[in-house]
Amino acid sequence: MLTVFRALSNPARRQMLVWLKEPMSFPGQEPDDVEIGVCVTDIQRRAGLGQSTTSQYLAMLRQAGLVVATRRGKWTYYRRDEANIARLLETLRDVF
Amino acid sequence: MLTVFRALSNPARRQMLVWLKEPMSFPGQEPDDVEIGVCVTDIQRRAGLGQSTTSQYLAMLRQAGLVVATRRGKWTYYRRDEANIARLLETLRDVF
DNA sequence: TCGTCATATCGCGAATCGTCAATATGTCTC
DNA sequence: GAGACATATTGACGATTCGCGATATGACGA
Repeated sequence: MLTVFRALSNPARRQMLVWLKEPMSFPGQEPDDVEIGVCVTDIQRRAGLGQSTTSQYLAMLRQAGLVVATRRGKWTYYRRDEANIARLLETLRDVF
Repeated sequence: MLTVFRALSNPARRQMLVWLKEPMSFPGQEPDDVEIGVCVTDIQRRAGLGQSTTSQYLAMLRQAGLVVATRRGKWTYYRRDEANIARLLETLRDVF
């Protein structure tokens, strides 16, 4: 729970999570890739952040259980962990 | 929205918000005071933090729209802003 | 096995946060 | 008005975070 709030306390990371709701909104994204997610470089371009920063931020979102990473070849694709996000929202409602 | 996440990214502040769900759980709290909230000193004692820290943290929660402050005499009473909290939870569900 | 590309990790300075003690403000009582 | 008390504000300082560039790792193709 602590990791979730820490991850979401940064605007860029919140933004990434929202962007990933619409993988097709990333330029060049193929319909076949929607299931697996969006690669780091595409997210980086959109965020306007450095490569290392983007990689770290995505790692934080992953540790918080908000996204899932899948390595395929030299690319790492990130997508939302919808089931876990829904669970977290319910917990939020219960706790607060 | 930014202020909300920043406020909740701290465990002590999250704790305060949860504690305020049960004003009567604070020692010495009178039934008549439940409506108006809990005073800073009582919250401070429970949190085990310094007086200035407690005051600042409550101010942050207030700026985030999570609690409401009422000054009565030399005391300031804090209580949850339930209506706004409910609204925020709905927004959360929409955005994430 | 090289070189290249995508991503991850490391090391850093600048900015912000966490927390406190000291001090200021406001309110009540005498 | 002078204390005494509750709270707010300020100043300080170590700890953490932000974001970067440099470098390491891992995968692919020639």
